[in-house]
Amino acid sequence: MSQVKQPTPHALSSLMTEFENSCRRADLKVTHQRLEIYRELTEAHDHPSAEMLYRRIITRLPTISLDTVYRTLATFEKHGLITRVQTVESQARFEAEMVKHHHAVCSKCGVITDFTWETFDAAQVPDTLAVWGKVFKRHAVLEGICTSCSPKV
Amino acid sequence: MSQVKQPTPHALSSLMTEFENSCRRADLKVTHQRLEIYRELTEAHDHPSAEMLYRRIITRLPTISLDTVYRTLATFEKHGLITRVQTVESQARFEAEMVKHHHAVCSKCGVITDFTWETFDAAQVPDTLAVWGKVFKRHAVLEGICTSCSPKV
DNA sequence: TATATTAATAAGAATCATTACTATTCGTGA
DNA sequence: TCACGAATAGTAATGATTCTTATTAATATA
Repeated sequence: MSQVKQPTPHALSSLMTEFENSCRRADLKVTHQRLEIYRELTEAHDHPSAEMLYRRIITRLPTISLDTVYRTLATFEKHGLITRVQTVESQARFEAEMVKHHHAVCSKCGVITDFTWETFDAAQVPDTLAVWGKVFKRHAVLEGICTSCSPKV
Repeated sequence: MSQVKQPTPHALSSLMTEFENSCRRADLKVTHQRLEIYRELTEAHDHPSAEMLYRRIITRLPTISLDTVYRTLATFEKHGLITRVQTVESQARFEAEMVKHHHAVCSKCGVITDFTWETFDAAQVPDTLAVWGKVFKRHAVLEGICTSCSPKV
């Protein structure tokens, strides 16, 4: 029931050509591994982990290494070809603050700042989500550059 | 500039008493380690990791082990005394979908579902954030129970 | 088309965050 | 004060990710 539609089988080949062009533009060599990883990720609708992708791809490329999957995903992400699903970072962070609040993360220094946002807390979630299930919690993560990291005027 | 105010030094002791009561209510023994970990986290305003807390606490409790910090934080979280800063999970997840969208996570099965939310994308962020810096990206994470995990009626 | 250049890969070791194991210590109720 | 079980320290183990290095392969060019 995802609101974001998936490519039709027919659209996939043109997506792959587009991908190859993106690679060339970015000076990335078009390798089997990269094609397979990108294709697998495009066809997957379950936000797979590197490990999950690896297990799926190895059936077609038996010699591919897990490291290649990790490295390739990082490369794709750097070039804006794919997205890493929003996580603050691998290390878990904690807080004793129990008042409902949200987080602004500075992409330069990584500092996480709390802020409250009543409008968001009260906003109605999209109707389409009613089919999905019952929403209990909501959390907003903003990303940007904090004042102390901004180039001084 | 955080919008969520911190406890005044004066309020801290009552906070600690409150904490001890919470522990007793939850059948958690009130140990030095737990008190120190909770106090350190209450005084910290930087969303520390377990490792960071450990390094701070070891100066006062030289024999505390890192494992205790991890275990205690998990215990506190389970009893709702602290919060783990929103991350989907420790394993990074990826997606090729480049259309702007958000995520609904089912807390039972863990499945991540994409959805679009134009109202949120267009909503004005709180004025107070202007002081913080420039916001480039925003992302909403909803948590709930998806239909297939809901008890059948 | 063959070749040189250089990026990309495979394999496995290393690292980092986190969790598990086990003997010992300590908080708490009787 | 004592006995009990929960909590802890110390260390080993695990899981995810990254690094190292020798090898392979994509691409530009002759």
